[in-house]
Amino acid sequence: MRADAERNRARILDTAIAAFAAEGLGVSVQEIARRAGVGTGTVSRHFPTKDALFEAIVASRVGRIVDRVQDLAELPDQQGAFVEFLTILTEEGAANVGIAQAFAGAGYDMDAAAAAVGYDFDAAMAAALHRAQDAHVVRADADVADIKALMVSCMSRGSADQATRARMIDIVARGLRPPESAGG
Amino acid sequence: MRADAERNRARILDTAIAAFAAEGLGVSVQEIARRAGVGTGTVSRHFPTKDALFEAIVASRVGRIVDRVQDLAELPDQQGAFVEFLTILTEEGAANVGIAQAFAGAGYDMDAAAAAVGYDFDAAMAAALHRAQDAHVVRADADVADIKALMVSCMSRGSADQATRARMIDIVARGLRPPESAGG
DNA sequence: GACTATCCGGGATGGCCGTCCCGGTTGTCA
DNA sequence: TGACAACCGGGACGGCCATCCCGGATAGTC
Repeated sequence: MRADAERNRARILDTAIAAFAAEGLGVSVQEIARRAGVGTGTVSRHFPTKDALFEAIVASRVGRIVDRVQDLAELPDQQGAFVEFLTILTEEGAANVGIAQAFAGAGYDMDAAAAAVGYDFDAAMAAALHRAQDAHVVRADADVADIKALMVSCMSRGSADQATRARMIDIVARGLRPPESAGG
Repeated sequence: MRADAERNRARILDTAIAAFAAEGLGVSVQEIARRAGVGTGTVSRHFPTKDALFEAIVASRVGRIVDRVQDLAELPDQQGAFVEFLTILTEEGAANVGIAQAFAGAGYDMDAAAAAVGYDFDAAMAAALHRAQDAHVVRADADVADIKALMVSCMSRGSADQATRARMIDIVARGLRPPESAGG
């Protein structure tokens, strides 16, 4: 691979990741080319489809998310661990509009993109949920799709202040508690 | 207005409402024209923009929603009334993909469209929330935007079975309870 | 310093969309 | 029944998009 080709590829990748993170997946390929200072042909040669660019943003974030979620298994306090799990997802979505949109299912398959870069996002979510359920911190009838749907709500308040996001997480976490446990 | 013109207008309106309800706001104007058995020009003459068609779907539903929500003020059991409020929104969204998308903010301003047909959707939501908060059924720090965001989650499970939707409502309703109240 | 495989730029292409317009038709009323 | 205004159909237009392609430039090598 020629040096200039590799340089351009890196510039396009960085530009795409930044654009998708800041403005979402609606940014056009031409706009990314313009911002990267290259032609549209150069983009589509390195990344034949927009999905390939989308994978870039997933790859840049999902690994970190999965790792952080898996680390929570070590914590002794599973109640705190589950809240932290919700917080991680919410804050990642708030910090990255593209991630939030992908999470909400805006035309891209996040699980597939994660799998393409070697991560099983769905399994990580399921594991975190089941840990919380085994510790009787989350009601047994909740499933992964419930969590995903609720996370979309939290992420959608990403542009609001931090207190709002924390409140949303608190609402969701309380709602997911086993019915028999007392509130507070 | 000529009789055939009025006939066509009604056919287009019915077709648009049905299409948006069943498949969402992504259905093209040309497709609506095709299904209504008219030309695209006929559609755009009666409804100059797609927003005008979108207003049709809002008008066909939002009035009923607002009325049902306002009726809840009469109920003596405000805990039950609030759950019913969540249920109304969820079921309406589940039954109408277009409403759910508009609620999620898919490029259309639902409040503006509601206002155009004489309903103040936002005020109705705020009133329902405040009633619940005055009755100490919902935590005082929740705001209308929180409720809207959480409703998007519930509506997004609209294609799932009724038990799933009920579970989502239960999760949200519990999460919104005042922190000091006991669970169960 | 020249040669060639590689890569670049950006216009071309095709698809989908909403909106506009005009030639032909039809409903309405005298 | 005739004539005209209102209306219809669907193609035209312009915009936006992702993707493809080719003439020209350039990096790497001998």
